[in-house]
Amino acid sequence: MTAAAAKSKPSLAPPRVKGCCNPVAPPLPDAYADELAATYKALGDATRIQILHILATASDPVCVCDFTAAFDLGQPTISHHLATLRDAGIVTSFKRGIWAFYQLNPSLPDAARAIVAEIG
Amino acid sequence: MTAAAAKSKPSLAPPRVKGCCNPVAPPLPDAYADELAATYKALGDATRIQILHILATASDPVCVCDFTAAFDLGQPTISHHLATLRDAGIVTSFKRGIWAFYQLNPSLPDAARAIVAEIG
DNA sequence: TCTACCCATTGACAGTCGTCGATGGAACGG
DNA sequence: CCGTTCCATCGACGACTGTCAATGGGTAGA
Repeated sequence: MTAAAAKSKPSLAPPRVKGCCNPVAPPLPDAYADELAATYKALGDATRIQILHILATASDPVCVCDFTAAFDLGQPTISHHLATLRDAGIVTSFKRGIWAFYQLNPSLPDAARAIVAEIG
Repeated sequence: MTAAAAKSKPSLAPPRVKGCCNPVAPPLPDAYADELAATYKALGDATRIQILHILATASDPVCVCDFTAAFDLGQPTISHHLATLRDAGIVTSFKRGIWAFYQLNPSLPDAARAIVAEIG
């Protein structure tokens, strides 16, 4: 295994004896990168940005009926967007009587909190 | 058309004389919400998060060949992710000889800069 | 109990996204 | 001039996303 070893494709990063490539920073832990990407993906929709804007400027939890009145979208669509934000851990919800209320997650991780603060 | 008018579905937001709904904050300008959502969407992928991590920790522009060596992905896929980040205005690129280099956009808007700073 | 209301869930459909293989253009080295 | 290397683009395919209409489960009031 002399020159042949350099020609085969082991599994990762062959020696790369060229004239350009430099070492790069070690990658972020996969779990952390996935989590960060999931948070950003949940914010990657204009309707959800508007929902967060409403929540960030409200002093109290907001009823779902307020969201359905504020957007030109069907009620199931609003519910879907709210569920997306809740699954991402960005908002929390509770029910009071007939109504469901949403608010920014009070125990948001610092990284996510800084992200959401951009929208207020 | 007295009670019948209240029963038909005009087009938007019927009066809503109920017991819950409150006024909400005026929406963000559509253009701004779209722009913010587009930036977040560009960050909503673990590979692109890793790319930005590399760029944020590098002191010099990074060659594409470094990215293709750092990920278990085909070269067209890496090129596609870099183009996505460039189209979103998050990174810029230039060519030197055979190689193409990418760096964080030095004239990134403040909002986007704060977002990317989360990843460094 | 019956009715009205609010909201979540389901099923369906068009559109977008991430990935790959193949192709093509541009810049060097012999 | 020719072959090699690097990178962007194209075409295709499966997976996911945003939206709606229809349905169903709860809760309050008559």
